[in-house]
Amino acid sequence: MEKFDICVHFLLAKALQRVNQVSKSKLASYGVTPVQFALLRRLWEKDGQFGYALAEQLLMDSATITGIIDRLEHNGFIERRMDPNDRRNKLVFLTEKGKSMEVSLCEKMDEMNKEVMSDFDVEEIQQFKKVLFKIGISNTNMGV
Amino acid sequence: MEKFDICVHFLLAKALQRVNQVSKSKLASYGVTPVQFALLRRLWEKDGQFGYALAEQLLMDSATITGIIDRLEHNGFIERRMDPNDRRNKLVFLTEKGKSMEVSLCEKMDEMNKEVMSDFDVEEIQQFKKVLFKIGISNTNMGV
DNA sequence: CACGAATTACTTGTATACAAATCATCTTGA
DNA sequence: TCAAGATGATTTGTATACAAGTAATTCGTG
Repeated sequence: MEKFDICVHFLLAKALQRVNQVSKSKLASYGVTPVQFALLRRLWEKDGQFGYALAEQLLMDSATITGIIDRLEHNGFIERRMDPNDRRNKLVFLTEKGKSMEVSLCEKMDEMNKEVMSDFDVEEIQQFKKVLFKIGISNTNMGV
Repeated sequence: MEKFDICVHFLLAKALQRVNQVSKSKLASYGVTPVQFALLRRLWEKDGQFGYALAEQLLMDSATITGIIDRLEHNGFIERRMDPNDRRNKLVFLTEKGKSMEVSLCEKMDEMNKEVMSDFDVEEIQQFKKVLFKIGISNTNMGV
């Protein structure tokens, strides 16, 4: 069993790949991708946010955010509005369609979570998340 | 500290992002990306492999492999040769340049591993890898 | 007040990632 | 043997991801 000698990089990539695949299939019928869901969730928590604020929360490049907002807007989930106080900024708001999907989409992602993490008990998951957090977030110059 | 209530999907994505960034910066001066390194490593183990075999080992789509091989070939690390026995196949071989880089690149990736995983002891890493493995690989129809 | 610095969103270019379709080739079964 | 299906690599189209650069706007300092 030298299975766990596999490089962490590879294992991380494949674990994410799997989670992405399950998420994608759960969300597909709604026309939303996993990353788009992550952005929507921020808006369900607090509607009307600046692009740079969303980028910060999602630890993403502003170029990436632009593309994701483009597609969500094109599909009618959100809309951009100019900030009247600072015309450099654009505020992102949910549309009615975007608001109405919160419950269904969150349910689907709960299903995903159960499906992917069902092999582990609470303690294992906590420890696992702690390591992920240290690797990916707390060691960075980025926000928490 | 409700930090670890963060969705596993997000934590995984950010941990991989971090590992990718460190790997990329270590490899950048050699003109190789992290994914390209993973493919090269398979060839250092066994030179002259079929595209589909590499795709299998790396758990990647054949379309993705084509692009990676394209770029590695374009940069002179590998070359494609027709399989004389079955002209559908193409064999991928290291060039001298590709062979000569094994030691330097592996050293760099060892550095990356130390940098990213230095906060954890052997036991923690083993347990962490076990969870990653179960999520990403053993639960799949894909090979081990 | 004016001009340079900073900020935000966006654009461009490159690299994964994968689904779906295509092309060439091989294999198999009638 | 020959048509039907399988197989492997590639192409095309879409979606992240990020570096680097740009345009518009605002801020800060003299």
